[in-house]
Amino acid sequence: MPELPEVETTRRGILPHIVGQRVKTLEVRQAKLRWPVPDSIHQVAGKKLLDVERRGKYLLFRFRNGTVIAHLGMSGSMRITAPDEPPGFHDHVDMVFSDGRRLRYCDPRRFGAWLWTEEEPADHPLIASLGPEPLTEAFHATYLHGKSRGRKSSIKAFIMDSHIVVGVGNIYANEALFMAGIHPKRAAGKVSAARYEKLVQAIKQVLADAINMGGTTLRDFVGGDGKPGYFQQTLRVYGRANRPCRNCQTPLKEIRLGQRSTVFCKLCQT
DNA sequence: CCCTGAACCTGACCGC
DNA sequence: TGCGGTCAGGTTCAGG
Repeated sequence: MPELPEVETTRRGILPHIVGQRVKTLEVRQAKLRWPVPDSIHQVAGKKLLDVERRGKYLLFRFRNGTVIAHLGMSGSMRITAPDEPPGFHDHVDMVFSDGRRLRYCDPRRFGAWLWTEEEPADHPLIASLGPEPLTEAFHATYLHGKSRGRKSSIKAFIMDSHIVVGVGNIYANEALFMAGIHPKRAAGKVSAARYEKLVQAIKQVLADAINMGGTTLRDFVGGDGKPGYFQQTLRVYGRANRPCRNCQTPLKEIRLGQRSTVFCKLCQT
């Protein structure tokens, strides 16, 4: 489900309801996620939630004695539930607060994660190797161009690699490449500096726009406040195979690139 | 180091 | 109605 805008929308939706509150218990109904949920995570019991941060698509729940590192995978979502709302079949984890409200994690495919670390999360192996945040100044054309030299893999796979830049998933990779006029199969090492300039701007814009609109609505996405996102209607290419290009009316083409659906305009993207 | 494909898992949908 | 195949927003990992 979630790309960076959905994760950020989730963070903003849940944060005001839970920051500053004390955790009563963590209820784990299904521990078999991307990795097993570690027993050590129950150290959150009795601790006050200091902040909810985001790094890439990871959500970081900070406590005095450590951090819960959560990921929504392909199909995860989080929302605040009332104390008496019974969990559904795929509601695998509840963070129960002292006032009885619950942060409830639902994830049908179980590709998500709930982990615990006592070290600074930036030093955790999953976080330490991540590339820059796309919406910060650390992500710029010179950086991306420099990283791409000598690379033969496709530009699309390149920008979707979280070690290069975080937060560009399949939807927004398709969108950004269309906006920048770059063919998704083009070798990353053969894209000019000028085109990286356009691409970086496109990535920043498409992600910022999506966040401002509350995340993309795809199948069942709902934000932390339970409200759906409204960005889907503005998608330019993703999910629009065979439909007319919004620039030139040519039917959009769909191919598979690295096992992922890739939609583009064969005239506008070169 | 770089690149590709498999793996993790469930549910929705499509054609027969 | 049922069955098999395909596809879905992510990421790590193994192997070449």
